[in-house]
Amino acid sequence: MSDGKRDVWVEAGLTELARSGVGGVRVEVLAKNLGVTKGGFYRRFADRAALLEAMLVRWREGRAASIAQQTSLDGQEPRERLRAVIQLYSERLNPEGMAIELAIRQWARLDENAAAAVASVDAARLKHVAELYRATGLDAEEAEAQAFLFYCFIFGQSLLFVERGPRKRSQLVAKSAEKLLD
Amino acid sequence: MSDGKRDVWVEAGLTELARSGVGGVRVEVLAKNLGVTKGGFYRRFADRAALLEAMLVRWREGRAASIAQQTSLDGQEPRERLRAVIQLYSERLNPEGMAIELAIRQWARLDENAAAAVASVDAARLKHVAELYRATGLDAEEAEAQAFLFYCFIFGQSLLFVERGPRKRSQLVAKSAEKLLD
DNA sequence: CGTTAGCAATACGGCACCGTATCAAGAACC
DNA sequence: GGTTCTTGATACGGTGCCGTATTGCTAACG
Repeated sequence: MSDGKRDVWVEAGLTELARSGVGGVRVEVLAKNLGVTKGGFYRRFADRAALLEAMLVRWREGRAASIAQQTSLDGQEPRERLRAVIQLYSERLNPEGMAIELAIRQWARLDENAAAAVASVDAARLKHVAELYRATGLDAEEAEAQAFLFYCFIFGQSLLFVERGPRKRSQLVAKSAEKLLD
Repeated sequence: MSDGKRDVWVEAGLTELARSGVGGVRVEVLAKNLGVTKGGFYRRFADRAALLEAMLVRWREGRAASIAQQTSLDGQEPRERLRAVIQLYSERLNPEGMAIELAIRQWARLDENAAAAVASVDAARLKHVAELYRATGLDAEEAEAQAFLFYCFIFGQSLLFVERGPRKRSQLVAKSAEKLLD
């Protein structure tokens, strides 16, 4: 029960993180969003830092869980799997996930704990995607470089502001994806 | 004279932006960094928002100026020029510039003005780099897609936290650069 | 019932920041 | 030399947030 209540705060924290960055994750703001006062917050968390820490743990675990799943090819072609992963990280498809991803990375530039979480998630991702590339026939080093390029694209893509609506953009994404999967 | 003093505040603002994001750009903090009180600030700027606006203008103009220069090939091979641009945006080479870039992009997710500035800078960059790719023989559409991929790499690269020291990282960057310049 | 334990609301002091108003000192001008 | 203009410092009230302490309600238990 008590754990469930903690989760609610963590959830609200991540939502606010996506909306306005770490700086926006304020105890009193979350309380207002949840329709309660901050009274209960300090019963479950030592302080704001403890909440941020819990958010980080939750994010890290969530990512670890889904990476394995996303990159496990059961019967599927590796190229198909890679294409699917690109889809998954397309900002339009999962805006909040992407916003969290970017906000945490910005946060990680200031905070050691956040940096450690990001580093561990990145390492896992690169490892798994490199394996997919190996399965397409590349040697280890090539596969690693290609995986790096792959993730640069995924996150870089969500960083660029390309105008003229989503059509043009998805064309660019599609064409780039092809180049990454040659 | 008065303009020069304004510039000092804008400069300090950008420095602080690089260090800690928009949220960290506080009038009183800048004043402390500059060794003055905020007294003079409100003489030159209507409010904090006016400073942020000025920072944006300055950044936008600065970028516009250097893009043209960076991508003008006088006698040089287009591939060489592209390679040089990748160098230029390598985080280790210009950490503050990159930090500003990322901070503004995060800011742009909340603020219209920032979003407009980023969009205009991105458009200019894509246009110029696409021209370089055209100069290597690609057709217009291909060149545009390649330019998009190019910048996804540039910014995505600075977003990933790859451990095990800079050597491994620069290997990855070098190998990726090759792939982008095939 | 009456007592007690848990829990959220309230109240509080403190801090960092915003933006305004006022003041003091020097420079520029007559 | 006296007046005005400029400019940075100081002082102030207001707000939003942190974290703590206190209160009041409720419901479980004897």
